Amino acid sequence: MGGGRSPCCDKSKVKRGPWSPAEDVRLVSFIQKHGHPNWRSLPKQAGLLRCGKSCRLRWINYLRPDVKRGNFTLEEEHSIIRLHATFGNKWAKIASHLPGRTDNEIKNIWNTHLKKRSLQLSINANENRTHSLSSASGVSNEFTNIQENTLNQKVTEKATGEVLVEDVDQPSTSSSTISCNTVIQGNASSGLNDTHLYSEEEIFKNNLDQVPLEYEVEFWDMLEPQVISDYDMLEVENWVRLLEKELGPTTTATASQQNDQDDQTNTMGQTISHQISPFWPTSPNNLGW
DNA sequence: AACTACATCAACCGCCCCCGC
DNA sequence: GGCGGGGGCGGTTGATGTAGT
Repeated sequence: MGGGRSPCCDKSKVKRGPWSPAEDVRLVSFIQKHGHPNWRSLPKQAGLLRCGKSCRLRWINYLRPDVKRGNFTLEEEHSIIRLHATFGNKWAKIASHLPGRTDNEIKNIWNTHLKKRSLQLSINANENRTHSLSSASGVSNEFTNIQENTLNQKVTEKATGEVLVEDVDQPSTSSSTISCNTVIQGNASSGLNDTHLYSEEEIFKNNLDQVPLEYEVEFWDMLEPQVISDYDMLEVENWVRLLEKELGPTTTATASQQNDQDDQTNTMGQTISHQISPFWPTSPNNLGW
């Protein structure tokens, strides 16, 4: 690499900032009709005063019909946590394991929710705290060992099934045995003033959000697989209604016209009709296009 | 009601990789 | 093999929304 590389576009001649509904319509219509063989030239061809990269980003993160909208489910958050432990900040890699979710979205939710929780737990763990999980709860010894390494704790399993946990740094002040359920224990400085026993029922019903992050990876394995629909169709319908409301009729290609085409393949090797048909309305009237 | 602090997330920036010439 | 263009990716920013005082 090196100097002299031309910028992707002339920034003085392109519009920046939030996309307007009209721009969205223009971009969606163009891609429905032509695909996106070349992002750099697309804005000009579509009549958009935008940088090609901006168009690509807008399409991938927001306008693509198979983008899953709405809040992340607990299962998705669980997946992100696990995948992040495996891949690190490889958001695209993580996103590839979560259909309908974009790298940008995952990156955002990690930075806003999950990372914070992770950090909080690290702080708590490094302060005064003991914990363990019973073998009866289904949590594996492997998990205990992981905690031992991570938290600098010495973990001894007794013949009775009890587990003795000692902080290596402060062995005399913070050791305990725990024999049932999940114990979350802390002190004032850790922000966990109470010792609380979470029954599995309680966790299932009310407190999934409160299960500390470091428990989660193994903890979640205890849960019965939840049936979660692949896509929140309500969100999709709301999105379509919003588009109907915000976007006026256009003279561009319609979804039904698109569907009339035989599995047209764009230059990315993607089958356009398959991209669109599952979520975009079959009739253009549904969108007012 | 007004102000401030904090949270959220869409969008931008710049670097890197891949591929065709 | 070197070069340049295009796409993809990860980090960061800033506008907007929301909660707290």
